[in-house]
Amino acid sequence: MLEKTLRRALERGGQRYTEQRGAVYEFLMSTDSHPTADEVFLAVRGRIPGISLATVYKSLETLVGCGLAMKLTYGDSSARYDARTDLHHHVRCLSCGKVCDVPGSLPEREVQRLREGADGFEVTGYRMELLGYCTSCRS
Amino acid sequence: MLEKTLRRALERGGQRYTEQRGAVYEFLMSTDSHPTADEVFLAVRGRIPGISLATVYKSLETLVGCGLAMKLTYGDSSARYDARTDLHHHVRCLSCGKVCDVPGSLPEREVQRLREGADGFEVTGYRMELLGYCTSCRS
DNA sequence: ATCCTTGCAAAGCATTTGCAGTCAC
DNA sequence: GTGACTGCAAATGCTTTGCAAGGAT
Repeated sequence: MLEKTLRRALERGGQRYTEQRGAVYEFLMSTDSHPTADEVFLAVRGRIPGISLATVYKSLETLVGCGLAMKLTYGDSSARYDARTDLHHHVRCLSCGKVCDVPGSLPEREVQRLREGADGFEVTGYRMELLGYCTSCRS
Repeated sequence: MLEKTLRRALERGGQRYTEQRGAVYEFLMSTDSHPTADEVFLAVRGRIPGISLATVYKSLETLVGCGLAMKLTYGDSSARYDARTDLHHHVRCLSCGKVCDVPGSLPEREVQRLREGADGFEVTGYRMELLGYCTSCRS
């Protein structure tokens, strides 16, 4: 169950479970819309009317720190958050900023080939996203 | 020669050649350090002492609009600019933010495979970057 | 009881904008 | 001469921070 997972991950880092963090995590797990911090704020406020945007930001960073969420910082505008932790990529609409999941991954062999060109760097990962236009923005 | 290239690209969009745009473009072509807008500003101020940061921002966006530069907006902090227009990727230091070029590209076949998973999107391109730690940040 | 977390308001930073004066064509 | 561009300063948008009050263990 979600709360248990969160409690365990938080304890590992000496942090505490709170209603606010619980609500943020549950909302993030319940959607695949890759919400911005503000969208999380608006959604969670339905359950915890007094929550502040600053708390949402702090909670999201805490989740990222625990490995329970990813921060998607491609793109120019605001960051988006994703609670899917398995390997996958994204496609972003250049017009409205919407982000969707793209299943599948690049072959390790190809990533390795690029990695060899990164002289002097200790490469620990990579990020890739497709760019284009979503259905509604094309019309 | 650089100025001619710039003039031609600007004219195509009904825009004018100025000393400021010339200096920004020349600086960007002369370096492979993927500078931020502020770094461009500091460098160009040596040649045009009165230039403003706002003008640098506007000039950079103009260059991007003309296809003479790329904006690298991965990462959390400030955007970086690159006048290399051939296909290549980047590696970014997670500690200091430094960006270096990585030669080579992904096989079209692999990109195509991913693209098929982007339902409803008209995919026009992609971006990928390696992440890791540079020599100085590892010590 | 301790120390972490919250909410508020203020600060921070990168970037953009409005506008009067200036410049390119 | 006309419309585009510059420089300044103020504004914007997203995110972070300082701090007193409240909450988790």
